[in-house]
Formats: sequence, structure tokens, C-alpha cells
Amino acid sequence: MPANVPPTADDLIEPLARAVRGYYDDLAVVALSHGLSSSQARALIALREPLSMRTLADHLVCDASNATGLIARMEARGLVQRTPSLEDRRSKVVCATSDGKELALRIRAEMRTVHAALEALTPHERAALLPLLNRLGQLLAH
Amino acid sequence: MPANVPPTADDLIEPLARAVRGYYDDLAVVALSHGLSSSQARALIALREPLSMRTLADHLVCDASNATGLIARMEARGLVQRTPSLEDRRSKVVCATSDGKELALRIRAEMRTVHAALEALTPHERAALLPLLNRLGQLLAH
DNA sequence: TATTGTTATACTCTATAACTATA
DNA sequence: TATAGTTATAGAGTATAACAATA
Repeated sequence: MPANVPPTADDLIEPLARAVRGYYDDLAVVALSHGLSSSQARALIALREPLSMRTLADHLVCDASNATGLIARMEARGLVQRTPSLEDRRSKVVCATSDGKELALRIRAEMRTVHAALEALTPHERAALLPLLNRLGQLLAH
Repeated sequence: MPANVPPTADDLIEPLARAVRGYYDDLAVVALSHGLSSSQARALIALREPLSMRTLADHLVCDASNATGLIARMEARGLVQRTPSLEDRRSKVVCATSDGKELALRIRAEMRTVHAALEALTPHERAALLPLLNRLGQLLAH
């Protein structure tokens, strides 16, 4: 048995990248099966809470003009809705419709590879992983 | 203190999604700063080892015709190279050039949010996280 | 017959630039 | 002046269909 040296941040990069890629591939496949691009899936997931166009574009790390087209297509499909903001007359608020919310839930539920992976973990592993994921999520949110 | 009930797979989905999103956003921003799209960055990272066009397309979860255009643009930029396969004359092998390999390393190194997050973890947390990420990565690889 | 890679086509994603309305 | 959203435009990503070469 080697000396019990704690791993460095660099030691974690590669395993983290693999896990992330596995998750993202699953999401892309499931979203595609519902006719959603990855961007649309990300937008729909972000729209659990209503957001302004500006905030949504920031969240998607894309230009505002891109968000316009993206949301316009999703609105034409009945997944989201734009309404004028009451506070700032320049601004619009985007909400997921009931159809949109339902689709978001279904996509999340149909990510079988991810679900299977998490269920394959032992209760002990899950208990150890949860606080670490919460920590990571907090630290990674810019 | 509440009863020590181990978390279910569902309890982990949301924290996992947040962590993944943080990682992926960081990657997209850094890749963009080098003029690479997310797809190109994914391809370049996948090309640590030479792959056939077919295998690469499978890896990127996209159609083969898409891989053709993607790799053609990267080849024009000198990041990758296509050579005929010696074993199967229908097939081509894609390799990252030295420029391509260097760029992949730089992108990985410049993901400062991810690095900072991993470095903010305590040695104990890192030691606990490493085997869990390896498990997850293995389970998520389809 | 099946598979690998490509081309042609059409649509979506994305950034830049220019514009209107509002702050 | 600065900001929110849109439109126009151009280049990149993506799937479908059809094709040539090879297995």
C-alpha cells in the first residue's frame, strides 16, 4: 500500500472531466430525443424560475441576440413565454409554460445513465458524495 | 440533528447538475477565448489518442457528416491531421498535431474556476472525492 | 450487403453590428 | 450615456439523404 498522500487539485481534474462528460452526453442524447438542442435544454432547465432575457443570456454564456432567437423558437413551440416586465419597460420576463416545465422534468427523469450510475453507488458512497457535490457546485458557480 | 438517512439517487441529481454546469461553463468560456467552440474543444480533448472519424463521431454523439466538417475546419487551422488508415482503406485516422495537443493542455490549465474550486477543497475532501469521481466516471461511460 | 467517409442541403446556434425604446 | 431587446448578417454546428470506395 502506498503512503496515504492526499490528492492534489490536478489529480482530480481528469476524473472530474470524465464524470462531467458522461453526464453531459446523457443530457444531450435525451434532449435530442425530444427535439431539443443542448442549448434549448439548458435554457429550459434554467427557466425553473422566470428570468429576464438578459439574465438568461448571461446564464447561457451567450450573446443577447442569440437568446432572442433561441427563445423565439422555443416560444413558437409553446415551451416558454415572454411577457413585458412591470418594473422595467425595456425588459421582458421569460417563463416556462406548463408544457415546458413538464418537458424539463421528463428530460431530467429520462437521463437513465445518470440515474443508473447514482443508484449503483452504495448508500455510504451517496452519503459521502452529496456534501462534496454541494461544495463543488457552490465553488463552481461564478 | 435529523436522522441519518442516506441520500437517494434523486437527492444527488440536482447537486450533480449544478457542479456539471459550473465545469462546463468554465470550459466553454476558456475554449472560446482560444477561438474554439465547445464542440471543437471536446474533439481536441478526445484526440489525446488518435481516433478514426467514425469513432470520433461516436464519441461526440453526432453524425459522421458533422465530424467531417468539424475536423476539416480544425485541420485547416493546423490543430489536427487526417491520415489514411493502414488497416482499413475506407477509414481515416485523426491525430492532434503538436499545436493541437498544446492548445488542449492550455485550455485544461486555464480553467481557473475549476482549478480554484478543487484547490479550495480540504485535503480530506479531495481524498474523499477522488474515488467517488472515478466510480462515477466509470459508471457514466456508456 | 454493410460500413467509412464525404458532399449537398436545410435548419439551428452563435457573435458582431446597428437599431429602437427605455433608464 | 448606458442598458434591454430585437433584427440583419455571416460563419459554425447539426441531421438527413445520397454517393463512392472498400469490407
